Amino acid sequence: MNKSTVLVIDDEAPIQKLLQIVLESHDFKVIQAMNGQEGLTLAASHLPDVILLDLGLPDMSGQDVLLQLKNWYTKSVIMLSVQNSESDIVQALDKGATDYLAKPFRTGELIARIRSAIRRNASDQMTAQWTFKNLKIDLSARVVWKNESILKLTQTEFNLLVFLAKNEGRVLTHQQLLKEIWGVGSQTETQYLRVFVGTLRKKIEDNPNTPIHLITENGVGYRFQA
Amino acid sequence: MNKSTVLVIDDEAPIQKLLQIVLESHDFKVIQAMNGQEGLTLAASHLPDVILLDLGLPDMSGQDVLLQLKNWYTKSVIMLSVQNSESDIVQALDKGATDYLAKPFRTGELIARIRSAIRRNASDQMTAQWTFKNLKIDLSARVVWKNESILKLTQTEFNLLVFLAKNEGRVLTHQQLLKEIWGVGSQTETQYLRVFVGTLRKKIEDNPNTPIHLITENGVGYRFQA
DNA sequence: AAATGATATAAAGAATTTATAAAAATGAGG
DNA sequence: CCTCATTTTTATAAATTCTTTATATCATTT
Repeated sequence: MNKSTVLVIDDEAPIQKLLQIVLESHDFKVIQAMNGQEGLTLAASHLPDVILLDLGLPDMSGQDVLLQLKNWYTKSVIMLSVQNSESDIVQALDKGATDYLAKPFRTGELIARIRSAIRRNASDQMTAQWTFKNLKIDLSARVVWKNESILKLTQTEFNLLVFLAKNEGRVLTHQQLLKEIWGVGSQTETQYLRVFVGTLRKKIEDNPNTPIHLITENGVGYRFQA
Repeated sequence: MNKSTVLVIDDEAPIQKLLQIVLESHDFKVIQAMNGQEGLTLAASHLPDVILLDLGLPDMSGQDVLLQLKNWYTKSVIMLSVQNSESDIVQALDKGATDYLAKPFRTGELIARIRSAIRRNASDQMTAQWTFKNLKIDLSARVVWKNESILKLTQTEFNLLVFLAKNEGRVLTHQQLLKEIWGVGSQTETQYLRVFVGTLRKKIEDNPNTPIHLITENGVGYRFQA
């Protein structure tokens, strides 16, 4: 099997060095760009499987790089950001970033996110069945199983669960969720989400107050994980 | 009534053991093959009603087994696969597999899918007799038994019940049901459905107000379960 | 530790969907 | 033409789901 290629766009040399060592030790091919312009060029010439994009670049903002990338690049973009830049992250995710990682990051988590992003490239759509531990979603039958029994979900609950599960491992912002489930007119009704995430957790989680599947990403949105 | 025969083609001994126990306890006759070649031989000699075929076999790929089977075997083939092999699954369905199940599977679902696969066997349609708990549907005689007595169903009631039972375990939308039973012109007449589901429940359910077979899926449609 | 903002939960009211009964229409068989 | 079983309508009651409000809990920052 071919190595997957990761393009890292970041102006901090120590971070670049660290990422190179970590990624290569996990059998990724690494390409490095020290600024936004170089990043865009290398992305076009090498078509990496994943791009790690720092939000604070010297020549242009990470947000602008992301916008330009999104014109033609269809694979995953993971944002890197310092802490306390929540609004930047949400903005980036709303613009179509796949995921984000706050610096400093644990390497285990970094690798996990990259793998999950690559997996999504390969099989973006069109499986009608997912299994997550004791939970099974059968899209073609429109049925959700927990252990050996069928869960009774309302339409909204089902739609929400499917959208989250379809994007397993990835953060979805409040905006993205609201837009998908309730339509563009309801993107400010964050409370809807809280209510329905609550009822969903009661049904799919063994311990609804310590959820293992439907995770809150404070200030950003929710994430579904296996 | 004769037991249905299931041929399991899988090289993993624990899976074989599990399937044998589960299937025999549900009154199926089980034949086992540990590789593709043996599977093809046993399929030809025993003509099973359903074949469970693992995608990853030691001697030849499940896809090739499926291709060879399809030359002469007309009954249902259910593919078994580990997760994350969506492209394999799509390929298998393209080649004519009836259904697929991702490992690990819940036994309840497995049984449901095998039953529904048997029901779909074209050659069985002539003498088809489906049994769900205390309910027996005889397609050729157009007769439905509940416990030991014959139910008197009208044409529409019978058609509706058969269509639902044929799709046991999956939700059928109002649209699908109306289109099938009343034709494309009546797809907005949801009230027809409510009336007939009501009369059907009175006849087939022990407690029509807490149905166990004919389940309402609010806002979507109805589902038949055994 | 207090204050702030974000999230969770419960519960009421509104809106929609479903169930049931019963009346009107249809149509086949005598 | 009449009768009876069946289907189609109509009306209304019951159940469910969605939205909204209120309050409690939790996380983060000072």
